[in-house]
Amino acid sequence: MALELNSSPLEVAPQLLGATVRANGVSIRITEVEAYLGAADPASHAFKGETARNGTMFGAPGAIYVYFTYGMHYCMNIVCWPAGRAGGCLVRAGEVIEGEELARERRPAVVRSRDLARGPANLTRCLAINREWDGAALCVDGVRLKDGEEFVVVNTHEPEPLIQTGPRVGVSGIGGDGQLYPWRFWIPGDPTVSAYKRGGGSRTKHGQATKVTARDQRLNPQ
DNA sequence: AGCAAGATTTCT
DNA sequence: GAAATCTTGCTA
Repeated sequence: MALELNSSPLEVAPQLLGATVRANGVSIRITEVEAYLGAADPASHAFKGETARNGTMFGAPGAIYVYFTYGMHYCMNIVCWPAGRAGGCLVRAGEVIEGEELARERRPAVVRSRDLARGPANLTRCLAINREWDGAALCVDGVRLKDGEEFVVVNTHEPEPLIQTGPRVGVSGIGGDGQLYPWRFWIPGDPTVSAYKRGGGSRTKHGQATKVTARDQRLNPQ
């Protein structure tokens, strides 16, 4: 199955489920992703235009947008849409299927294998991807999308038969009605999928905002 | 210049 | 529930 990155992150995201990414000696089967729609999406880093940080998302599709956050974490996006139109898919979680020893060296505190790449920053840690990888090219099914750059390998596969969708993690409602769009995609029942947490947004500062409610659990059944 | 919040993770 | 830790964007 070919991966058409020149289209909407909403179309690319489900296709990434079940695909494998490889970098620095570790392969991961992707089990959870989120779509970010750039100019049309207040939760996207690209919503307010191009900056030094998010420039990669405005470039050609098939690049990796890597950002640094919370003073200590890196997260990885696969850039979608043609150059000039920002958008991408955040790779949130996956199962380590190759190079587990290396992955464990990079995540020494982890006990269970399923936790190695559970969560976007944990996943990049397993792959040893940091800000230096920002702008690196993807290599899809053996085809280099750009030459002369470091690259991350993505091997696609048959489409996942079962896909579940729900609100994005840590993102509050967007749009006039503050709606929680179901732009998170995951493989149902997979133990490596991360836990759902609602975004803070305009809610109260204490407690309520980050508490996982019974309704949240229904949105992300494990 | 100062400040609050963040596409998070980990420990208590 | 809160800390760790820094970049970004807004307010003054």
